[in-house]
Amino acid sequence: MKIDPEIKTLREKGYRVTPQRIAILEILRESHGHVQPGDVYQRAAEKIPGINEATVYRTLDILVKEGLIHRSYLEGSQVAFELAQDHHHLICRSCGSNTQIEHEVIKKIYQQLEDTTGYQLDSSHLIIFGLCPVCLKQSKKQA
Amino acid sequence: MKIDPEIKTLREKGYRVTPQRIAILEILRESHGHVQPGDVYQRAAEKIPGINEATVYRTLDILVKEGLIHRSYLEGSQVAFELAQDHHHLICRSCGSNTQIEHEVIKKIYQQLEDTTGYQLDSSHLIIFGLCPVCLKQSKKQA
DNA sequence: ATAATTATTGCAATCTTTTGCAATAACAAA
DNA sequence: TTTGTTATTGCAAAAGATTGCAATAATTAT
Repeated sequence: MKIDPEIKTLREKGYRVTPQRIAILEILRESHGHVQPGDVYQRAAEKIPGINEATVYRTLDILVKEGLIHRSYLEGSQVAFELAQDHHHLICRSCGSNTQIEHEVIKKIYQQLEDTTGYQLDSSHLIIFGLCPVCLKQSKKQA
Repeated sequence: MKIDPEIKTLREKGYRVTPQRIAILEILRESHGHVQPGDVYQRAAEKIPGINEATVYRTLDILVKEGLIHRSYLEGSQVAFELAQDHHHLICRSCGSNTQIEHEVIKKIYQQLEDTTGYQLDSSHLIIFGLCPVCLKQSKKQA
């Protein structure tokens, strides 16, 4: 149960630090990339026997709300989560494959949007949908 | 049962045109903005008594896959759909409020991303998460 | 250290979404 | 128009996600 910076942030925001929350954050941290709620629950149950699914969902909601993790919708309707990091995704709405984009590429547009709207944007969670090169080819065949 | 362009597109792609699909598309078209699956089902049931929830979900999936509508996650974990249009959204991950952005603003970045990745991006479905001015203020108070 | 306060948890019931399968209906060809 | 082919539907069961509430445990103050 090592204390990571995310836990510290939670405490500072007035949340209570529970073994369940620590475990869930550890899991997000260990699994580089995306994890689905079911997986989080299963792996959390190994660390904290008896932990409940509702707790997992509620914790994930909090972590999203506080910007510590991101909800992703990589494959169609499947929901997944990942630790907030400094990159973005292109997602193919047909096959679900995805490509990372570094923040540097779109930094300027972010600045401009923040200036004009007053929002503070998550610099690590842009999701752009479209068709990947493969699906694009196929859809052209059909049409 | 008027034929809209979306129906035409579906047929051209090899899908069968059923009363259920026509009705669902009509509903999306009538409701300017976002609709949740449950609403779509309810309103579809008025037009087509006996229509099944599974059909609604499956149809929405198809429409997303073909790029005719977009999945949105405006309020936390709530899923909604809207007809594909030429605008984007900033979404507050804390309160769920959202702001539209015209495509013109980010046109250049799109072109650049398409060139470097080979994707064909949906020019009307960019979702950027962050904190809206109101929630931003509050979060600063707490911290 | 101990007690008081209250956010968080687990439980159970509910609601939402997904999936396999047989019956049906849309489309293409005769 | 009629027939054949097969995608699509409705059904029913299962899986996934959400919510109210009483019990529990993390924190604050004593």
